[in-house]
Amino acid sequence: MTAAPKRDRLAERREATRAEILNAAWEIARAGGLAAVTLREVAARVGMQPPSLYSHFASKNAIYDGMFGQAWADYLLVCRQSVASVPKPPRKALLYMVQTFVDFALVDPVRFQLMNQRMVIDFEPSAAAYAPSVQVMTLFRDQLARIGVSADGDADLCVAIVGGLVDAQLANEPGGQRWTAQLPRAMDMFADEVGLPAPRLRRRR
Amino acid sequence: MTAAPKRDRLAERREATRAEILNAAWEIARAGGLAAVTLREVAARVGMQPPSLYSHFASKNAIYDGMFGQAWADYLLVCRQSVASVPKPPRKALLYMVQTFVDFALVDPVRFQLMNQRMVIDFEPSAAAYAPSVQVMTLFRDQLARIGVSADGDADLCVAIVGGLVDAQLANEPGGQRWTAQLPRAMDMFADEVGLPAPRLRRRR
DNA sequence: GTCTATACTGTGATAGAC
DNA sequence: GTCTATCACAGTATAGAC
Repeated sequence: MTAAPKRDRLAERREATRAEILNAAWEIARAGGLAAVTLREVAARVGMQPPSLYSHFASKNAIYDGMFGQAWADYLLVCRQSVASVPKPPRKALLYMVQTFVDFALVDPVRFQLMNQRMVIDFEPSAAAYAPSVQVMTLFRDQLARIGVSADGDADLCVAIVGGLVDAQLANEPGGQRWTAQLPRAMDMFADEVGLPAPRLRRRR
Repeated sequence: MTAAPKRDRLAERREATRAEILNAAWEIARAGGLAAVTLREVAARVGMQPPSLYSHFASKNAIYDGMFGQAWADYLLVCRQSVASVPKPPRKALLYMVQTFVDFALVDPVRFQLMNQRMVIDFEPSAAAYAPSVQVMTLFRDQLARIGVSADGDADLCVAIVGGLVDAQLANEPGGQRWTAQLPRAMDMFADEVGLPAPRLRRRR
């Protein structure tokens, strides 16, 4: 009989503390914006002295980095769970995928800021934290290819359009839907461009 | 004989000092990013002690605000100067206008950051600084209407597409043109959507 | 390994003298 | 208007207790 898989209680506890710190940071960010995240405030919430955080994160930006990785990992999970329920018709599939992203973005604007804008002036994501976002893009390209959209630059253009709409919405009218309501129209436009079959979901004006 | 227009030398000098401060801030930002702009560095460049800056700007964000207004005012000027040279054919006109914006954005990424992203975490533009950007949008809508694009949301969609492409370019590959090279294609796509006449400038794939 | 205590540096901002 | 002096707060480094 082989030895039972050894639980590394130390590593578990360490990981739990890291998660606790990140959760506190998310709370603060959601309540007062990313700028409100200070080491002192985070430390106070987890019951530590500020310098103690350095036992778990090398710097404040390392905390942002952890949040960045978490956010993209969460979205990767959402994507994978939604793969099964993507509709078959190409245009419906396209709209479903980008709508999933937009919903994810709008439900937590601060998270979207961290994921997609370079909101925190001196923060550059590490390779490790960047990995899940690359996986998301790969998955998206695969799904696009499955409905026949695989030309160079097609995915780039699609992502730029969706990102542009969400950015404009959050920057100019947070909470509204003046821009995001144009998502179906924009995706029909894109579908026409890349030559997707099937009728338009919405008539042209 | 009427009195000569009274030159307010004091106001002139005051305005000159403000401009000097903003110029110093632009220099620093271009060299080291917006985060590098500190009151001490600005003061050093204009030969002042840091607190003296408060005689001219109420806060550091007020300096960002001044830069924001300057940037949009500059672009408004570029737009007005280019109005005369916009080509007649609708699709060419459209591409010319957005290309003007993209060129303006790419030539100074830091300026674009300040203008279009909420890069500085706690900065919200004042009404005064916001005014020229509103004028730019009004001018853009007018020019769109002149080529027959006037439906609600058309300008919004166009701006979102262009902004999305520039954002993606600067965020993922500053200095490259993987995304911005798709501008003609994207504008043809948009032109098809809004029913602009004339042949596509580029063939579909 | 983990946390505390203390301290250093740099930041934006204020008060008051000249 | 500009200066000097000073403040409160930030992120961070280090030493040492457990």
